[in-house]
Amino acid sequence: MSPKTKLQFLDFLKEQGLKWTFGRKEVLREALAAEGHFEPEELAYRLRKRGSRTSKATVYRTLPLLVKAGLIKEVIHGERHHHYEYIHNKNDHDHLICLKCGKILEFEDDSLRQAKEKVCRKFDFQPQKILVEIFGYCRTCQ
Amino acid sequence: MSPKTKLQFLDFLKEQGLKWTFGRKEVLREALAAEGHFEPEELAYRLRKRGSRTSKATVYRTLPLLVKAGLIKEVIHGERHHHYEYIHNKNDHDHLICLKCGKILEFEDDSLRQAKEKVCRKFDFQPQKILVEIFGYCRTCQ
DNA sequence: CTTAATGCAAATAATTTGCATAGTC
DNA sequence: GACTATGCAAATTATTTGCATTAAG
Repeated sequence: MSPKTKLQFLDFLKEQGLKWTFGRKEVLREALAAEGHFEPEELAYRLRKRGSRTSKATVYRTLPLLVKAGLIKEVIHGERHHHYEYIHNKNDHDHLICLKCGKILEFEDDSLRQAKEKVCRKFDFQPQKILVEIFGYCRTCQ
Repeated sequence: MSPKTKLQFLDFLKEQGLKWTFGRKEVLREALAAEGHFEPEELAYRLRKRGSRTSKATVYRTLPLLVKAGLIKEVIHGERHHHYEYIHNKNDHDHLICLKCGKILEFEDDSLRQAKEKVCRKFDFQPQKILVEIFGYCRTCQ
């Protein structure tokens, strides 16, 4: 993992009076290793498979810390389990989710970004997390 | 409930070869009676309290039918339980959700609507459900 | 009458928690 | 050493399902 990312987490932990432990290191590494989205169960499974002693409970306890630290974020709501993804330095993006093939297409769009901002200004709302998810059929599945 | 709404459900049931039963009638009525959002548990509780023999299982089995029939829709994703709301003839709207006081503000915004359409056109995506939910702090809670 | 719907309780799925023990600061 | 984090298994929460019974077409 990039040293910058690790430092960001270390800073966060120190700031919160939390400890830099083996389990947290493992979860962080695995979360960053996942290209794109991942789910807690899946991450725990990968750890177990690699022989790590880090437990599912630790995974579930650590992921919210990574969210608070600003390293990952929750995405693809509306399903029964959580999805997360690493926050690259990539710009803010949203998701097109195909209901048939399950493919998830990330996209960026400026007019959408502007519209979000405009809405928040209009209602004097201080956004913390803005969720735009479009479920439907992709080009090939229509 | 408005006769039009009921007819819409009757038509849907006939079309699918499903039956117009007591339980379904009860769930439909209660779903429409709810002003704004409601949750399955809450709806089941209200039925039970009113002395209805309609069970929680029936509630959980009926709500997806109402969704398919186009009478209600899922909203406020990203929590552990489902939220639904009746689809008024109201225009398409989205939600601002305050993380402090929990208040949910419905809003409509044209530039947002246009941006959604534009994105779908741009990626040749046929939308089925578009989710825009803004979590943050409302004017009074900031 | 035939088949689908219901109630109930048991099963699942995902996540959370209590507690004794091990690991950090 | 003091206090936090972890693993494990049990508890919780929301939802789903199997099955015998009841009700709709």
